[in-house]
Amino acid sequence: MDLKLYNTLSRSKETFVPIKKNKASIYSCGPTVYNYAHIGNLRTYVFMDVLRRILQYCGYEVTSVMNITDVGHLLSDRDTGDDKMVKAAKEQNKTPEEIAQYYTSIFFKDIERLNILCPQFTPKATEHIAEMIEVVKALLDKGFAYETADGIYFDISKFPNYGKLSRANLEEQLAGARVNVNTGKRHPADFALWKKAEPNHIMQWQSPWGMGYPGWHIECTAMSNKYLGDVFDIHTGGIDHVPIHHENEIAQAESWLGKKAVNYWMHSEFMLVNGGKMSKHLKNTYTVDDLIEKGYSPMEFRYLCLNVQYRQKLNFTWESMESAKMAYQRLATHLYEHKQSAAKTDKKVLDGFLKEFDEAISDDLNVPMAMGVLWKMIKLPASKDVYETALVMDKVFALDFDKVQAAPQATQDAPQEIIDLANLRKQARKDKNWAESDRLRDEIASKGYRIKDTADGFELEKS
RNA sequence: GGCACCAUAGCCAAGCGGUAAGGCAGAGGUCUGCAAAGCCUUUACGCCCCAGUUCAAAUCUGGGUGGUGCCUCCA
Repeated sequence: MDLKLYNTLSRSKETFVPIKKNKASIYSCGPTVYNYAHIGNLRTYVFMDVLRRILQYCGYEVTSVMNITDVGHLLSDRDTGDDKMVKAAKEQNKTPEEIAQYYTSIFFKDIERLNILCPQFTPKATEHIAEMIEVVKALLDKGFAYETADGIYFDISKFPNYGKLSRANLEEQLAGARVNVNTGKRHPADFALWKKAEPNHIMQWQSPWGMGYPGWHIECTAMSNKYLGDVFDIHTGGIDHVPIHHENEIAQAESWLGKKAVNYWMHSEFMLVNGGKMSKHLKNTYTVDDLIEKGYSPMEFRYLCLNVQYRQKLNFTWESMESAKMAYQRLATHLYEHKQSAAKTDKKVLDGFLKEFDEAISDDLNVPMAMGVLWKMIKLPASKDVYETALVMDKVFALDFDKVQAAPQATQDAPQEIIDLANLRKQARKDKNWAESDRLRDEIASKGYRIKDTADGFELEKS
């Protein structure tokens, strides 16, 4: 199967050609663990996951790496301001290690709930300081970097291709940029590889340039190289990383290695809320727990993400979240019916759907279209074969199709009080006492449950 | 101000040269004591506007208009 992927570098879809036959290596920019991951962040990891699953579906043996940034991410890319970890630690009166540990564990819990396969390697920046120092030393030796009073900087004038990923015109971009006299940088876009620490800085390590801490970009180069080698297949991240972080990564990695390090750069678009930007100020940076609190499951959110192609902005609204919830639940109901059926379906028909599915996902991860194929397929008469085929598709969707169960689960979980009322109503209906049965339905509703009459009794649903 | 991306029904969205996928919501029907769920049917004579290329355009080109993002931190 020909897999086409959109490469930000060429701004076009390219046929994926792996470095090693039947193998694929992916490096994904992971979280800076100074806060909870919001649903916008998570969308990017769902994308990372879908990419990995599609590669696996296509038969590739995937090695994936995602960094955990627990030092070095400055508040400003102009190389000024505090380190994010240090700032969060100060604000919460904890050590950076405590901050990192806390948010890292929450992050892993979140991605697990969203069925995002954990990458095989999730290296922490603080555990790879030595590797980073080696890269910085090499860049200094080769003349791509220089030392100033406050750190080591990459000299972008030594890298003529600087800007090739974002296609930004440096001169125009920086025309209005403020010049920071303190850093002693030769060019405003030169970026920090290493920062010298003030004596009281709470995160610092010994280096050839005294005590200090790494710049943000260097970790990705050092760690991707350690775990994936000089050249690897795919580098993913949020689209916001194109202009600075990934541009810098390319500059330092290619200068250091003397060759191209990454073949395919893939970036996922942002999530919007009500058509606008997510921001803490607008209080719309929801977390998975926020969704759960509002009655939406992680799988329903994953379904929502799968409904939009990764290079399109995803407009999150509560209406669309509700829509995803309804759709996902119905999907599960349908699948359960298929699962229970012993009937057969012509294999040719199923193979036809599977072919459509393959074409969709191999066209730059067109998961929304693949989802459309699934919906068409489940409209077939109930059959176990349809269910089995859906399970094949679920290798990519990862929507827990293997766990679908009968809808009335809530009936068994309902408190005894509700069950008793429901039984009273059952009797009233038997007696054709409609006034009483309607009254009991209202009472059950007022206690948070919806009752449905069935042939042999009732079903309860939490409302 | 500079740059980029986008504009498809009430909402979320596929399609990217051959005559509008899918989901949600809505409407009608069926079922039900009445409901709910399910099921069936239905919902854009048109894809922001105006020109142009073409036998053929939502899809290509040019010009508008509008939105979002980046150039400060962001997935």
